[in-house]
Amino acid sequence: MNIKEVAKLAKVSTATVSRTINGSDKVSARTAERVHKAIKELNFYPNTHARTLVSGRSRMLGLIISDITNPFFPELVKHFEDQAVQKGLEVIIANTDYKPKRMTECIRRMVERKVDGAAIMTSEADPSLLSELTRRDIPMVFMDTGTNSARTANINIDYAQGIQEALQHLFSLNHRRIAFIAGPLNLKSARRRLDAFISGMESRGCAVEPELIEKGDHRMEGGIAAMRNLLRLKEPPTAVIASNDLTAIGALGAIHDAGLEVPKHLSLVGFDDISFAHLTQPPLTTIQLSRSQLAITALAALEKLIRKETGGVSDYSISTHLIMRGSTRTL
Amino acid sequence: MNIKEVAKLAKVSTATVSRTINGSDKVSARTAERVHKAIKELNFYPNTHARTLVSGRSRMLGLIISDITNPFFPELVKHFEDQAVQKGLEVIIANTDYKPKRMTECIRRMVERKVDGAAIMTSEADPSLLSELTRRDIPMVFMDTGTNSARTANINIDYAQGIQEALQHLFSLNHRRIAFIAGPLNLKSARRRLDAFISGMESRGCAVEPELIEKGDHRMEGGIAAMRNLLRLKEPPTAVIASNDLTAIGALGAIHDAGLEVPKHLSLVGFDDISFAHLTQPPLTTIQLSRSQLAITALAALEKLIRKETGGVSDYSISTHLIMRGSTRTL
DNA sequence: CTGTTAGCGCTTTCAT
DNA sequence: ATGAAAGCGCTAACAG
Repeated sequence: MNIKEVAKLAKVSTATVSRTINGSDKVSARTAERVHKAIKELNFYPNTHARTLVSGRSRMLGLIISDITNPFFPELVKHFEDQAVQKGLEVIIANTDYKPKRMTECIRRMVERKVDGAAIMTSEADPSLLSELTRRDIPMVFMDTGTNSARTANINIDYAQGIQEALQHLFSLNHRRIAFIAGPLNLKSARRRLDAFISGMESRGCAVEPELIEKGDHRMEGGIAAMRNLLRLKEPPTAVIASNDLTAIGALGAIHDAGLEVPKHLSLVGFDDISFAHLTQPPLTTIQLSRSQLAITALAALEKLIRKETGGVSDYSISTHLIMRGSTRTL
Repeated sequence: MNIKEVAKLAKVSTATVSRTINGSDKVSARTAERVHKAIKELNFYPNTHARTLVSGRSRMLGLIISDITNPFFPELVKHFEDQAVQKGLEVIIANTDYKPKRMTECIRRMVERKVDGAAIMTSEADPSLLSELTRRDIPMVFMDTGTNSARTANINIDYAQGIQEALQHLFSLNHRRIAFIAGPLNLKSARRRLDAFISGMESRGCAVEPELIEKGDHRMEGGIAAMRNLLRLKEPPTAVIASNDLTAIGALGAIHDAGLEVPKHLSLVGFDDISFAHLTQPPLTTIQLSRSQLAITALAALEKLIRKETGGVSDYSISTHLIMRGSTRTL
């Protein structure tokens, strides 16, 4: 069943059916009605592949993320998809599994399926890998990178803001010996958070001792290991900021295992505000990075790029803020 | 850039290029090599939409789930996608948000994009809504329903097995007054778990008092509310089984809030074994339902259906098993 | 306002 | 083993 059958039933040409479907105003109301009736009667759905083939626009978007099982991403995916579907766009999701190598495959998929645009929400995006998309003139939105080729937009996340708020909070609680559990340092976003921490401490007149900086992996395992190291210090920190919530949750486990309590013996701050953050024991004080805002911004940016409405600068930014819960306390 | 350019560069016809791409054995090795070289040189990717249009197969699969932010699903999505991509298939994901109403829209998307098959991993699947897919002869795999139309397979999850193991475990720990926090009872899968609990109790000679059955919503909120009710009982339960881990985690919070401890004052068992289950305090004893197994089975079933290899029965089953951690203890 | 028609890029007979 | 050519279902340019 196709547009021809509809045309036959409605006694018009296929062109008129096409026009009606696409909401052209060059169809008389009466004709349009007849066509719509025929469509309903036949239960006709236009073939998107044929449409894509001729129009060159697939109405599909790519969403490349690091790992959907990382609780940070599902919400992002959900909001992005919700928005997209509302606008009649389909979303193709691709996981890189944190491996730059797998990115190549993701790119291939996007090109093959002729996506109208792609949102690259990974931090391991190697610009060189993206040349394929650039070459094919596919618009891209990046989270947090800083690539600046044509038909590209960046969403900059203001990590520093949230970290500043966290430091101010901890300082007001009389903490001075504050440790930081970083993420994988090959990720720009992880480095940014670390940088913000160090400069925030220094601007408050506290040089950070190297032993107070631990490296995690943005997973719980890394948080556990890092926290153990910190607790073994001759002079352990009185407060710890973790590069993400998963790390903080791991750290929390390690603290409990050591027979200590949060926030009684140690204050703890996370990053991301994943949904589990408020149901740890105690509820985690953390820095919120709104996934819905990120998704909405990304989609809006992408649409602008697709419509070639890029009037000059196409950079966006998203702020982060401290959410006070129960894992911090005055010293 | 298209197949014609490749043909020109390789000095063959487009038909030969097509054959080469599709691995036809009717192309001489020497010609094939020339074609491959040309493809590489031009960085050619076949247009999947054109392919779909002519072949009728889109090499896309639909995956309909209830809610990607429910931690049960991401892992399912990941495994399903991993498998699919390995086989050169694309996956379109659709969230129903637990609303049967939104299912209609999901179906439309699947039909429009001409998916080769769909995996319906929701419990709120209303068979009547799926008639559209049936009519268009699109194969479907269901989790846990029991629809039995043509070109359809069911994956039955043996909830009873896991619940039996949990009950046996709790009984061996001398618990007799065991409560159950159910999920939304419009979901077949939730009812199955409840049924398994009740019949398991009865077969052990324990009639279940109505007050020991609470209704949750498979979210944390429901677990909290339900647990509060249970704790208000004149004679509260000594152990609680929750219909899923999210519920159990909510219950855990309510127990802590009431100043009680798990497993000291109360034993608690979850269901699903989501990744967070092992990092609650204490780590949650739960019933594992393997998402990877589910995903792999679903994809295999779908492929069989697509290839029309359905030799008779096309039912599959997946078992569930107790994972003992720290939230249960002898009475 | 409506119809005719030429492709979009590919696969697939049917010839050779 | 290879090529020529007819569409797959739709849109868009052109006529009228």
